[in-house]
Amino acid sequence: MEIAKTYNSALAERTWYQYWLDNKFFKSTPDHRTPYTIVIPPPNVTGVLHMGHMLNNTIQDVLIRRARMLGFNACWVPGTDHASIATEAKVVAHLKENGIQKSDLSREDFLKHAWDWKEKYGGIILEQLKKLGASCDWDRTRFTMEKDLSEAVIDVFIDLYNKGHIYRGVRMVNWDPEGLTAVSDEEVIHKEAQSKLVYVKYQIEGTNDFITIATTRPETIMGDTAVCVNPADERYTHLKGKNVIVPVVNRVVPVIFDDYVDKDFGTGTLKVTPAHDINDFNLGQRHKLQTIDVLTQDGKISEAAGAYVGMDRFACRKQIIKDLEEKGLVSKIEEIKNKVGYSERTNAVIEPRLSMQWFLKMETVSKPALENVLNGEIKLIPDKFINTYKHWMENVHDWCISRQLWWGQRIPAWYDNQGNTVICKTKEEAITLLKSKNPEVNINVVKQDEDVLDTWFSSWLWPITVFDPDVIRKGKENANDDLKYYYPTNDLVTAPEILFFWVARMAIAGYEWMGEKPFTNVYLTGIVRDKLGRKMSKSLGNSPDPLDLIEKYGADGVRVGMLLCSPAGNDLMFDESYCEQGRNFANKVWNAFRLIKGFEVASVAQNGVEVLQTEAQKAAISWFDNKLSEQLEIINDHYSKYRMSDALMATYKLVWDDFCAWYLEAIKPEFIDGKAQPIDSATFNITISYLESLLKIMHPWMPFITEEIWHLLKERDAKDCIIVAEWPKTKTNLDKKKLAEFEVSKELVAMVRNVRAQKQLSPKEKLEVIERSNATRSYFDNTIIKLANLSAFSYTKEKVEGAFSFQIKTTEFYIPLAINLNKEEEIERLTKELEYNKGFLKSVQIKLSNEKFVANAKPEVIAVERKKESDALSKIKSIEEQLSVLN
RNA sequence: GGGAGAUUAGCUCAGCUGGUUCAGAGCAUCUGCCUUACAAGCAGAGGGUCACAGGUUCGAACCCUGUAUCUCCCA
Repeated sequence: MEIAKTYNSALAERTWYQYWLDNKFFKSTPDHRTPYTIVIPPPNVTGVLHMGHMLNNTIQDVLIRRARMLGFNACWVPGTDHASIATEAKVVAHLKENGIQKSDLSREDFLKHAWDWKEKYGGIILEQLKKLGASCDWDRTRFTMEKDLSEAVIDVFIDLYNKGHIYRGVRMVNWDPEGLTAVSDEEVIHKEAQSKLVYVKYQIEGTNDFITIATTRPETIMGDTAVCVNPADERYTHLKGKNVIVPVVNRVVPVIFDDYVDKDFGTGTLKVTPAHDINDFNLGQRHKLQTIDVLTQDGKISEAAGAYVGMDRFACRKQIIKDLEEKGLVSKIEEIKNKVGYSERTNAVIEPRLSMQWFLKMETVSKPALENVLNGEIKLIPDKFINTYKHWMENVHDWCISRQLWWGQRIPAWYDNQGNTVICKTKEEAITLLKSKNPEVNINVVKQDEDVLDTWFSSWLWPITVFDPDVIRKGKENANDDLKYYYPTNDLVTAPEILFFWVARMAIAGYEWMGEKPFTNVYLTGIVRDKLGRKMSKSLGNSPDPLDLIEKYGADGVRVGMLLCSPAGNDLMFDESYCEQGRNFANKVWNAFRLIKGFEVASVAQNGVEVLQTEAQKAAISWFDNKLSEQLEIINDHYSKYRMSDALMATYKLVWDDFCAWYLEAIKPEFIDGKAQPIDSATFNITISYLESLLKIMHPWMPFITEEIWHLLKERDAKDCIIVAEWPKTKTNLDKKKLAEFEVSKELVAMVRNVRAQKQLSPKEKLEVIERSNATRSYFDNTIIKLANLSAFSYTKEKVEGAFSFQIKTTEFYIPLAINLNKEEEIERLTKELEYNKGFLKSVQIKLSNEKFVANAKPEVIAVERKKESDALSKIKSIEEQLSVLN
């Protein structure tokens, strides 16, 4: 059979993914085994795969595949999030393109469009995940807005309301004037902006004096209902009891005194606009000020302003500055840097706005979620996030859970025409409940709240409702078998950006309704950035399309590339060259397979002469046997600490360096007369088994190529797939001495190769090496002969003159060379080495002659220093001998 | 403004309780090789004042104090 020289990823990926699906290897149902569960962070239903997803899901897939091989009942639950604001924004934009305004549609019609949109684009991202190799149990795919899950959300709202945790009130919210909805604190992104700090003069009533107020928001002047100064500020004590006149609208407002004002910022005076700033709102509450809302919900100047009505807020800002300047009321304008909040979804500048919203009181419900992270019941990886988490949870604000949108779960609050409110599931129930308050009530006057719930108010239930959406109603004692078996899940892999949005809230929900954590480990990935450190984004155009990368480098190559550069919790500077490295690795593995597959196995029956295992092969096998086990132990340890890139790098080196560069080179049969010699069956079989072990270890990272080779290696039963193969075991009795001994042998081989390079000798030319020692042979001699291409490797007790010499540790080696050594060059080389060793010896001796060191240092440390000293001394002696011969 | 973290080779990062596993890895670079598994490769080599300044210690990349720069979170 002809095997291609390079690995063809596309074909293998198609074949094996389908094969895994057909054989239901991803499927999980409760059984006697221990479960290992991951729920996917549900991507937006209409989203497309980006690099962040790639990273996230590759890590999850690595974890789930390894768990499967370790014998756990591995279950990875996929699904999508309805993402109310993001999806609604997309639908609105789409309708707009077709000349339809959302405002022209009824709620029902709009939702029809939205569902159509979801049907059309929903789940594309899940198909993309399959290309990556994600081994999710697709039969379990969930969507946060499917009927059952939505019902659970309503159950939760009612439950929390009944427990007294939910209230409705007028509060200052983060208003998105483009999305026309309130958004939570977490959905506001604060960015540094260059702003104008305008110094505006307000006349003091009944005088010709002015006080100057610094503001970045002059367009809200019409909403000013006071001017505030710090009571400790002596510059303004004379204003006690005075009023000032607000420019533009000529409103007379009081001067109030409050500690809140920073004396050193601007002029130390503050215009108070309770409708448009949270701090001003608080001041307004304290000082019983009037609240004048001068902006409309879409960010224009409102009727209430009495001036500039209908003008956009930013246009008005410019205009008002101009007008005030003309009136001579601007004393100066400063450029300052401040933070401006932007909507995460629409990127509109957030407007603090007073509105009636629903809130969840966080104080009580969030307690267990904090405690159990602090006590280690839930682990954050890396743990540096615990501090951040703690800080947030201790200062948690009530959660604004209502959104002025249609796409989402509608709030189950019902109102009559007399100001009564009830919370329940259906209109019928509502009428019954309202009857007790208002006997006149009838179906025509009962109206449901127009708002829907925040998306996170449904996704915080994800680890529960994907298994049993009815559990909220039934109570946890009556959970179904799935939930009982899979909950709590094991690992959650997500981005630190949503630690509070999602992770903290899932923890809250877990304790609230299951009385138990939703997951044990939270692995926080970094943000994928480009190599300049910029966040990858569509607008910057710096994000490669993951599917293009997969096409170019293969899914395995991309997976390896992603994880090579992803330390836990740190952002990763992604560069395509990592994928190239991943692809090259896959190709290396492919070629190792080609080599092994190409071996001709000796058969006694065929040629009558038994081919025996050589000493070189025997030694190499015994070394690799230990090496494999040693490295597997290290890899397992990295996994246990969630050090993914370390685990991958250890795997990479085990395969490339230890297996390919050393082991295969050592056991590879020689060519005689241009013909490859056959290999004995013992060496062949064990080599196959090593390759199988390595394929297993590589499988979580590179599922496709490993499955492909697994099957090309042997005829196998239909179900004998690497995806369900058993993870290799480590030896209990590692031969550390042999491992150490081979390290020295490697050094010797490298030295010989180095000599060849230096003396420009062909690798084909056989050399002789003589070791100066009392020994007569050692274990790896024949392996060394093979690897370094030696004609002989012998021992002598005497110094060999006229040969090239070098040292490893304290042992001297000689290579007799046919060509003459350049005497000057040798002297120079040896002199340099001598200098170095003398310097080294000196530093060690200084240390040893230091009484305090000898008195204080641990005995082991001192012993080590003494060994260094004696080694250096013998090395110096030997170099000096060599030099004396040359001279 | 408050908090958290970082700064080690050209790049991305390891480096645990201070001491031979201590200055390391991968990539990149340079030199030589198309050596019948692999040029997506092989062999070899070079490259760091561990951000800066002090301090503690017999001994500091590691502990302490400042300084600088960067990143993130919160207001």
